Amino acid sequence: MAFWLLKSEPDVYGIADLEREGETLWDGVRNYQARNFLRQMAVGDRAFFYHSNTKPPGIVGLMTVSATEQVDPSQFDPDSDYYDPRSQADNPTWITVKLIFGDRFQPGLTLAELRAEFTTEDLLILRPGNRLSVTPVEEDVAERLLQRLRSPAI
DNA sequence: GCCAACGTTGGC
DNA sequence: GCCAACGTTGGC
Repeated sequence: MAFWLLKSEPDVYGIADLEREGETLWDGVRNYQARNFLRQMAVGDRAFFYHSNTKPPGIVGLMTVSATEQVDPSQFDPDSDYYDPRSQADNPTWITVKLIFGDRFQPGLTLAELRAEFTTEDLLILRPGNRLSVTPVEEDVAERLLQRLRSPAI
């Protein structure tokens, strides 16, 4: 079982939405490197839910991969912000996963806390200028994150 | 294949 | 709103 970190803007889709819906298709990823990570995911993998472009940004939840190799339907929807006219139905460019709600952490771990307690080698999202919305997390780092998320006080 | 211009991401 | 970082595009 592997661990991942997935970013989303809560104004677009947040942990509260997933908690309410129970399961979601992680659509809208339009970056090849992120797509390649999505394709490496296996059912049962865990993913940290990270809120970006909000105050404060940070890890707010935990998810479990429930289905892999899902065709992202928004690539074929001309009305979607994620429409990709170059993608062909018989060879879709954008493949993603389904995830089920696992946990919601309040208050979670803010980016400032992550920076204070983890290194840029621990977490790719801490690298300056990082924009990847899907990144792998090493197991030892994931365990430290989980321990920290479940016991807010150090 | 190079690279400048441009658009997007996302923290601050 | 600003700006740094990075990906993509397109001319050559």
